[in-house]
Amino acid sequence: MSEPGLSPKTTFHRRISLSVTSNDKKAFFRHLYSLEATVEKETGSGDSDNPITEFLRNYHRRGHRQQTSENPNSPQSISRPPIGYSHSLIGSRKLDESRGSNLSRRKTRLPPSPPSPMTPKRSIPAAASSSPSKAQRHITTPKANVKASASKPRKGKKEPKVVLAPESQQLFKGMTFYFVPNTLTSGARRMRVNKAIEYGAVCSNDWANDEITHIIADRHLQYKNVLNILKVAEIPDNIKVVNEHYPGDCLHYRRILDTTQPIYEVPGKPVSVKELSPMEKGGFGENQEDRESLHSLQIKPVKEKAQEIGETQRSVVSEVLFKSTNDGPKNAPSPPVTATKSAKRPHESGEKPKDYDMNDVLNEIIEEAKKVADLPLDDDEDTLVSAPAEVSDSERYNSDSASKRRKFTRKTDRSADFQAAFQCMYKHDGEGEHQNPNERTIQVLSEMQKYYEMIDDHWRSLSYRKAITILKKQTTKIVFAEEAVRLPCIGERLAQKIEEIVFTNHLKRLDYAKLEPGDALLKLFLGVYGAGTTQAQRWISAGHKTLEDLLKKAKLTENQRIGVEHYDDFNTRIPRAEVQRHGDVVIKTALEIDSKLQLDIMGSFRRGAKDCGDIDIIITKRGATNVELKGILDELLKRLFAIDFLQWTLATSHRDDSGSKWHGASRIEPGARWRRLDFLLVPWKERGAALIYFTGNDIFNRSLRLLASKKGYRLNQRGLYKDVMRGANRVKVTEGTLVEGESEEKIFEILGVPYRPPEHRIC
DNA sequence: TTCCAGTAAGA
DNA sequence: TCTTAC
DNA sequence: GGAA
Ligand SMILES: O=c1ccn([C@H]2C[C@H](O)[C@@H](COP(=O)(O)OP(=O)(O)OP(=O)(O)O)O2)c(=O)[nH]1
Ligand SMILES: [Mg+2]
Repeated sequence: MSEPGLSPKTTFHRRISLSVTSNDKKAFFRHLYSLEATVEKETGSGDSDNPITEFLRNYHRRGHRQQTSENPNSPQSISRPPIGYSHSLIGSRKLDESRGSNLSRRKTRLPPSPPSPMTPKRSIPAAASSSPSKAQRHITTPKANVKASASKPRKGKKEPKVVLAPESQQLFKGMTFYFVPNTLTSGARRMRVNKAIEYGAVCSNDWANDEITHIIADRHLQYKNVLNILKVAEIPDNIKVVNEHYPGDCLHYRRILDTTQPIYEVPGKPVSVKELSPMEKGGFGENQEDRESLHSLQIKPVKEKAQEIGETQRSVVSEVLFKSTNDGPKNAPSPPVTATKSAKRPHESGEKPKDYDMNDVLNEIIEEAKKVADLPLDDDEDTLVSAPAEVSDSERYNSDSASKRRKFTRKTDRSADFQAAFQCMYKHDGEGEHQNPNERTIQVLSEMQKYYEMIDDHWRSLSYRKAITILKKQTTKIVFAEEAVRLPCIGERLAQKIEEIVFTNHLKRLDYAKLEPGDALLKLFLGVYGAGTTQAQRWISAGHKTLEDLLKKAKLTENQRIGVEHYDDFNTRIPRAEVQRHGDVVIKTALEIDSKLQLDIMGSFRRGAKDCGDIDIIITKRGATNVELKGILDELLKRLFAIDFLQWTLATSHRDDSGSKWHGASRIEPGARWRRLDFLLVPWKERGAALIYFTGNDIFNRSLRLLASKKGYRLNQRGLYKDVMRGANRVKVTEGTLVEGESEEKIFEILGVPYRPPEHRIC
């Protein structure tokens, strides 16, 4: 889409870098500091009484003793549920199963029932303006994209080789482009034309064609040039004039962008009253930075505070280690973290990035860090040296202890370097999220990350997310691009952005993105459980503007309907205490069915989060197989629905073989919010791999899986497999043979990753 | 330039 | 198969 | 967007 190398890369930040001395920068930046502030946090919970509560209360009263577990698994410091823990897979103790109580069971029968009143109370952003609607007016018959209007072979929009994109991706359907100049002399233009056609546009060769909706002008053309070429005095209001970047950007972001954004403006365009954009520039795009520099844009030093940004974000990143402090009962694990300051990532361990000479120091630290990463394991080879890796204590992996562990290394330097790049090799405890000197930077980058996720640019989003977790671990403020690039996962471009944020307290890219019409609407629709970017954009295209519209006019899948009706419920994070309560209900009920079951609350809860997006519960039983568990699930669901705890089933496994799971909604008491609840039923043999999977977080899992694959393994929720396939002339067994699935720790060990307790898997 | 985890349910 | 979710 |  975007064409590379359009202009010299003279970005704003560069200019600053070049024109300001470091000292100036520092002074400047210091001044900035004083202007900063803001943070937001929230949380809150409530408790009250209800049948379920009572039910549990009785249960609790019944008393539960603890004792040691026979469980071979990790003895983590996990917060302990208030109720007995005999059934815990991960807890390090268990108690006898005497709790066969059947308490006050609500007779309220309530099978998967219809929804309750919806609670959508969002304000809907103003309708997207301009282009989309306009384009839709011109309902040129699709189908015939290729054979644009008349003749003129020249501008061959009729490329026979253009393969149309799938219907669903026909972004430009209904739009007719007229390129200026209308020739294919430029290879670049030809490509743009083909692309446009591929995505549903009609490219006309005939200026007389009255279906033309957009004029795409070459970047070097002035507005008056366009007029001259077209031989007209002015261009009708219903035809948008944009520069050549427009189509590509639309495709990149898979949305019809606002044509009035300055970056798509053809120079010299008369200012139209209605088109005054609230900003001197707008838009975003792959080449945004490059283009930005073309259009002026003075550097406005600091001043304005962090205004509006605040409100939106939080959620995704709001995982905070459960500090001993507050919190209700006694469930605070008070993880062994505390001492962390020194145990963090290599980079920050040293002194502060005071000045440049620190580069050397940093390098040393980084090198040191890599050494830490070595493992008692040779590269690929299936062999794994079972090194004395009862390394559960993350503390062992600070730079300090590094040298000692060196002895295991065996020509593994290469291996160390290799592994050092994986996030799962480090302790990510979510600490330092408060009071982090890079708070503002993180905040802005988080918005960028969400923004890219929103527009489906997953990889970019992933990169931002990785960079953010790295920043969170820094103890000193990263100010200059030069220091930022030294951090893992932060390259030149992100480094520049970080510097820009520090110096301006803003990121232009983001500001523009927020202006994008439809941006807010897209965000709203994406919040619907069961809807992704594809569906959200369809709704937008269909003209829907509110959640009510969706319910009344749009066609929704069953799940999406629930997603809309419980929009707020599902988008509200759940206080840890409530997660615990949901878990108690499930555990208690399950144990009544079979006292040998083992259940644990997983996901962010196990990682110690103070609030969770949903409730994840793993269910297993010594020696159990899928079939056996499946029957148990059915019974469990039946009972939980009967109690009026479960409210709805969103998805459930039907196949008998592989692990079954259930996704749905639960409610702790009448009138309370519906919460997303997930069950994962795991055969005893797969519990280790399942624990890893369900504990997450997702980034950690991906990192670990990537590492595994690079070592010739395959890791999934069932186990760690070693590929048996072998190129040469042998047929590959693609599958791979199971190496380990029962123990979390063994899997870590085999992969050569120091064991990370759940609280340290917050990548 | 290419890859970026691996799997399952629902429509 | 595509989309969404874990 | 980063890394190999
Ligand atoms: O793309 C994903 C999503 C999730 N998971 C795993 C890790 C995660 O921890 C677990 C549960 O998923 P969930 O979506 O509930 O995430 P979470 O980590 O529990 O966070 P949240 O607080 O949002 O529920 O499933 C993955 O492996 N890949
Ligand atoms: Mg969860």
